Amino acid sequence: MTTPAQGLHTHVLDALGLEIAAGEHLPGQVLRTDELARRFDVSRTVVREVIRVLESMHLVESRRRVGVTVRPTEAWNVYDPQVIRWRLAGADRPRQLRSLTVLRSAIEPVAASLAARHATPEQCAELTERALGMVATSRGQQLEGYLEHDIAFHRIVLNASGNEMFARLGDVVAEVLAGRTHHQVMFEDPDPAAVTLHVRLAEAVREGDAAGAERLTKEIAVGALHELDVLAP
Amino acid sequence: MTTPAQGLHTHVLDALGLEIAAGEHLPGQVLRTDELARRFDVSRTVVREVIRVLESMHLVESRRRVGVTVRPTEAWNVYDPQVIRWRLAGADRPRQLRSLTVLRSAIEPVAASLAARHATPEQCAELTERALGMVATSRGQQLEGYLEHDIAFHRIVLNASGNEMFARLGDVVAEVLAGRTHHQVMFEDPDPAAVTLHVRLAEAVREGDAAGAERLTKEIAVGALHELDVLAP
DNA sequence: CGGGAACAAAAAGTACGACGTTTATGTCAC
DNA sequence: GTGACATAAACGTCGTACTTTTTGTTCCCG
Repeated sequence: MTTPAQGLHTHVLDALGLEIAAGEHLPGQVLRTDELARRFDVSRTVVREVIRVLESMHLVESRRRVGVTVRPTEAWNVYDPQVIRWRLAGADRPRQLRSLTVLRSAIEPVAASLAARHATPEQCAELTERALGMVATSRGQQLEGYLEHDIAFHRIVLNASGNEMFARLGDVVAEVLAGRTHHQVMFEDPDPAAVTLHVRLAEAVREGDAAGAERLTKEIAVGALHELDVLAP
Repeated sequence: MTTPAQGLHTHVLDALGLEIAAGEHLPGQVLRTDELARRFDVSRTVVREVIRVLESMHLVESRRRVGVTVRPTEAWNVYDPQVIRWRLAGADRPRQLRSLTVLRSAIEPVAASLAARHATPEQCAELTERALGMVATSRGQQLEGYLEHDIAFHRIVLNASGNEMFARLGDVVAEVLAGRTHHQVMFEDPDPAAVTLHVRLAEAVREGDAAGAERLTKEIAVGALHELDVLAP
């Protein structure tokens, strides 16, 4: 599952980012650039570019004479989709999944409420389509198909909210949903109640029922949180 | 207000980031590394590191044979505090301020509700202290002092929520509050109603009144949105 | 014996030049 | 007109040399 090296830089960045996100280098630990260069068998130039990117994500801090020191988790840019991906691939996936789901529970109801007011007819149509797609794939081990519709559904709601910050959370939600499907024990079909809620949410948005959309989204969020409690105590 | 160039890299990054965030380079426009190197009078090495960082923020995309192309706004990592700062310094500050305030209105009530449940005695004490500080500085043109207390107050609530994603939004909230104070016409003292709400919010958190804390925070958010509507139509 | 100033070393920061790699684009033949 | 091929433009990578900052150490003076 490693990145297919579409450039040396990408490969090293991904490897180092994963290591740090996984906690393999404790905060305060120092890495030296030429050491890394040797280790990955690349030039110091490439390493320095990687370090700069990691630094912009606040994963590390580079200081002269001392080296590249790993920063504590509290400093990280945890909203960076790249960082999220690295963390979800690591050891503290459960905690990460939980805090992201709580974030969703705060954002998505408000986004749905706004979407009910601002959604274009096209968005409403696609939303309904996706909801129906979820129904169609909700039985018979079609988890991948279901996931695709689910992601698209939530992305449409976030986009339709008309708020840029909400819209850009689509990638995060996609990561969460994908993580839930792929890495949790999910032999069974999705919860029928959740499927129904999505259908009703599509209706509420189409009818411009802001309060209803908000309430339904909250229910979906509660369900997701509950699911986490049951599967990952 | 430009960064005092604690390194060539930082200077160029800040300059270019500002330009792009301000829309001086339209999406699709290409920049060439040699050209930039000449323009800023630095080596191509430095420029490439800057480009890499900008690329990690999805502000630009670097492709062989074509150059560094500016990406559309929808692709940007709008949660990156650095990007937020650049955008707040640019032309679409009003829109940016508005979408961030809407984001706050979604996050902070939930965070306050969680804070009411999880806040430690120390956090409660400091919260009360900050609320009193806001009262003390709410009259007589002590805007800077008020701002400091306000920022600290909201930061504590976000931290006390116990959710990492919420906590990391403290920087964003700080930028919004600072932007509001510094760049809007704010001759007058803060709204007394808002001050009162903060005091009551501190009480609610201290008493573990989750519902009350959520409601009060919503009121604060509504006030902030209203203020935006009045001052920046 | 203690403290401060000069000094030395270590590591990142910067520069430069050369070469490799990809890929858009235009040309030429069919 | 279409397809293969050559070309060149831009980024990608490398190695080396030099600069700057920080830090630790040593040594001299009080």
